[in-house]
Amino acid sequence: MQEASVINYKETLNLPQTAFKMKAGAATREVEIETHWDEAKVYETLMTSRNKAQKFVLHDGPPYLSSDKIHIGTALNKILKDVVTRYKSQQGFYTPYVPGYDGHGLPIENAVVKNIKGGRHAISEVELRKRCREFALANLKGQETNFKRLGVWGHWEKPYITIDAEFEATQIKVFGKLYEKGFVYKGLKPVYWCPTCETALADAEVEYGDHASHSIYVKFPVKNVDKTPLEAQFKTLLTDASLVIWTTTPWTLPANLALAINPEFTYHLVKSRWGKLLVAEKLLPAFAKVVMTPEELAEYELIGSTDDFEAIAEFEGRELEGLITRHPFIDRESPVLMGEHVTLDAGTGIVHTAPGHGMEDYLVVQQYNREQFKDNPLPILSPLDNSGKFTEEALVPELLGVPYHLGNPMVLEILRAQQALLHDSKFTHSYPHCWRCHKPVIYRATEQWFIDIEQFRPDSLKAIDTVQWLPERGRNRIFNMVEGRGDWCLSRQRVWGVPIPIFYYEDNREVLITPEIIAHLYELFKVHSSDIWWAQSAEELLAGLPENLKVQYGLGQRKLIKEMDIMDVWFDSGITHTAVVDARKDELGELPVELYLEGSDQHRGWFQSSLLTSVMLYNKAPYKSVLTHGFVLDESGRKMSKSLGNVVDPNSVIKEYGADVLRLWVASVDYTNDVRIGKNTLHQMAEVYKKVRNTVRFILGNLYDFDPAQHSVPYAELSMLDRYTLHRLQHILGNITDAFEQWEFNRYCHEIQYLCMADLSALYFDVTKDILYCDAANAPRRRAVQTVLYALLQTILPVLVPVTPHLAEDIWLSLPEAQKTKVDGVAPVSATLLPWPQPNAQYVNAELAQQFETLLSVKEAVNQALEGPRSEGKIGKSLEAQVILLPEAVAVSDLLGQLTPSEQEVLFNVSAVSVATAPPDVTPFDWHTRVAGNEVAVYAMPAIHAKCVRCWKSDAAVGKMPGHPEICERCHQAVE
RNA sequence: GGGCCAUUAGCUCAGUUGGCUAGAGCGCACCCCUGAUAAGGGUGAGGUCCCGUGUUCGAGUCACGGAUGGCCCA
Repeated sequence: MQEASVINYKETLNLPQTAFKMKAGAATREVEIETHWDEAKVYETLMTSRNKAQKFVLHDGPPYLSSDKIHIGTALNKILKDVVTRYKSQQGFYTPYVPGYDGHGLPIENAVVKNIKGGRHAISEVELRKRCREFALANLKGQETNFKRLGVWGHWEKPYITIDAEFEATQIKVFGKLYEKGFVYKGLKPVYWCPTCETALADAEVEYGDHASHSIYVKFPVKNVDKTPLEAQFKTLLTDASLVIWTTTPWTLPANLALAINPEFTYHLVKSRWGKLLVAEKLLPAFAKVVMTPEELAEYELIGSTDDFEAIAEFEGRELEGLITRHPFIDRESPVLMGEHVTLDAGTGIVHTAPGHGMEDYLVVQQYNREQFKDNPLPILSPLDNSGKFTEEALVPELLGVPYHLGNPMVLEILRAQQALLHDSKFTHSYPHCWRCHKPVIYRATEQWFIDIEQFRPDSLKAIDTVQWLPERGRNRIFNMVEGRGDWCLSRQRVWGVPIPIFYYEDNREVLITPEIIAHLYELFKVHSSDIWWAQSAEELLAGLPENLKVQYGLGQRKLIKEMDIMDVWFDSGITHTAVVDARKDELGELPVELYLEGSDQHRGWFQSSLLTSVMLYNKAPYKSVLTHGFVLDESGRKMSKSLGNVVDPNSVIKEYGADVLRLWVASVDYTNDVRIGKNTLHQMAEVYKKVRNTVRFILGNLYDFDPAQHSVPYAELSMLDRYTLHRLQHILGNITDAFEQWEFNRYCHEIQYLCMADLSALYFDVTKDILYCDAANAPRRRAVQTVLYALLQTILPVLVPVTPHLAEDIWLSLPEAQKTKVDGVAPVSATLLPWPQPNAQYVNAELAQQFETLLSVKEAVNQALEGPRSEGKIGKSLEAQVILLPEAVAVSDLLGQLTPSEQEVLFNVSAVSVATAPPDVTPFDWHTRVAGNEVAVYAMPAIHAKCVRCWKSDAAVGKMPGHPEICERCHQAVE
């Protein structure tokens, strides 16, 4: 006895041993792992070895380089892409990922201008562009570092950037091709214009501030009623009536070309001292108060009409379509158009429409010009020069040369003279001002280059239906947009971009653009980038053309000037299918590529610009499928904003939890809708990460003495529980694979979680610990469990790769060589090179699974029963208990009979199990508990035999072992 | 203001063609263990399925209306 107690039995156990740390230490460990990937050239090696395999190309949409930081939304996007390419790569595809960046555009230009002392005109355009380029490239470095730290793999050595000389050259070529095909035309479109700075302004460059404007009501007499759908009597009523408009910009009246009416509103024709007037019913009272004298108001109230006026007739807005009015002071017709944009907020419900001076006016006129006015379109009239002075086009001689704002009182005079002015007052409202000079800006139509959508709209719509849109609703979204969109305005009055490669003869503004010139510019741009457009004059740019062409174009005789507008950045990124994919055909294959994956806002943006340009060039969509994700909101579903203080910064998440936790979050949410993130969410993901990590750690720790080549146990010799666990593994592998194929990563997350928490930690590991630790190292049933653990590892490790590549690598690097999966006979340098596990049909056993469902419900009953003695302090851990089972169904007793007593003890994790056929006499135990249900009754009580000090199980043999009086027979064998 | 979408336990998600006493994992509470140990096990409490109104024998599931939030437009 004395002798025995000297023995430290703990040292005779097979306790877990592993160098794999419980804590990730992600902040440093992940960086080490990324360094390993870089040094081992993992991505490059894979690409080289796979270049014969079937391609799966996910083409990256380029983020803006206006900052070196990345947002959580960008992180979501890049991680999703990475999960996709990693998974597909494991499935054996050749999956190149070329990261892209959008380096042109206003945000960059403005950010640079902000830092120029003395404003943008203090430096040359060439210099400004140089700084923009430097700024963009510096930001690229920053973003790249951030993307790589997310664990995103790809062709970082050679990303694509829209400011690359070659990219820009291709863009010139593409523009030339579209011009040649007749898709490009020059038109007029209103833009914000600052007459003081004499420049166009982007939306982002106007600031709103108070401004005192006129508020005037003007009569437009009816000229022609023939084309209205009205009955004759109503036509007659209208012939000598007038429509009343309200405007705050009298100076735009010379540019009036139409009136707009809302087809849904009701309009009243009323008598007044100005004759018969037409005004929206709902606005009549307000209109009356403004334009009538108190006496008149009183009089009308006496008349007792429903409104302040005496209504003669009422019309639905739509009945007035086709009505033609006369301009109050210019000999011109002003037709009535139907417009949904007409509101009842203010005015008369009839809107003065000057398409050259307002965006909504422009759009409604464009709409009519495409349809009803196709044969006789309205012009986009904008009779002001660059400095805001009236031109001849205004058709009012006294306004010629007058600045627009001084034109206001003059127009009022003219209206008065024509007796067309019903009312004039001043009022203050919010009005756009120039961000630089802070003076009010105007809308002014300028010449711009457009793409004529009509020519290929039907083809585009057809192309949309060749694409798989995920989620499906995306199809309708983009279809409706393309179906209803207007022409694409390509021109931007900026500096930082690719120029519209057009020359004009200075004498008559005739356009010069030919395939030869485009080819020449292509070569120039390829060498010098688009910078050369600003560095050289038109003559210099064309100096290299062959002599015969120079003669043909009249160079040297007629002076040429360059177009100075640049292209819309959506055109830049829209043609990446050509400037990137087609240009790297060897690497990226033929168009269309497999997948575009962006936020759902890109239905209007990149998906569309890519589609339209691709249809124009190739008459097909550039992608086979389009997958979209929603936006990232805070934990309560609000948009993130600095002012709310609810912004989640990906870098701080990585610092606190590591990139894999962030990636796990990405995988856990249903990204097809908007997703939420916050402290709580991240903390929870960290818990999941830890659980997975510890599950693997348990496996590694218990495989320290296992060599699969020597110790593996054949399937037939595995216990029922072992085989069930393999079945579960297989089942979950199937679900996971299916989830990845559908891009439903949240299902993957749930499956992995369930496997680790329920199947393994709470069940298999918990009950096999006794075997692993206490059996002799080489005991068959211990080797069997290790065989299962090894099978688990071989499947779990590779499936961790797409979402948590750092974790997978960390595991891989701590594996002994003998346990590493071999690919072509060699263990790969990185876990990320492991193939996706193949399903193993041998492990699938539906019958066994069904049987186990029942056994597990018995286990559940046992657990419930054990709570009885435990709550009374009679037992602690389950091993201190024994149970008597009384099956209430034949199936249950049959099943229990299939397990040996020792297997029963293992499954229920107790010291003894007996299966009774009749209720036992439990009187000696006043602490028994019986749990009904589960088709079994369970009687739980403390084990009666002495406890083995080695394995902590109570057993009748304790005390009978020679030389080891404190241990049981199994332990005795293990020790001896 | 228009188009599209979402809303099931504190969190992340399941809920097939209407049959649910609405599930899972986490988190939480309580208990146990101390040989996976800044780990592990067990039990349990949590839900007017956003709100109305319909259709139906029966609605988380279908229809209509509304609220809130999001994206895109105006």
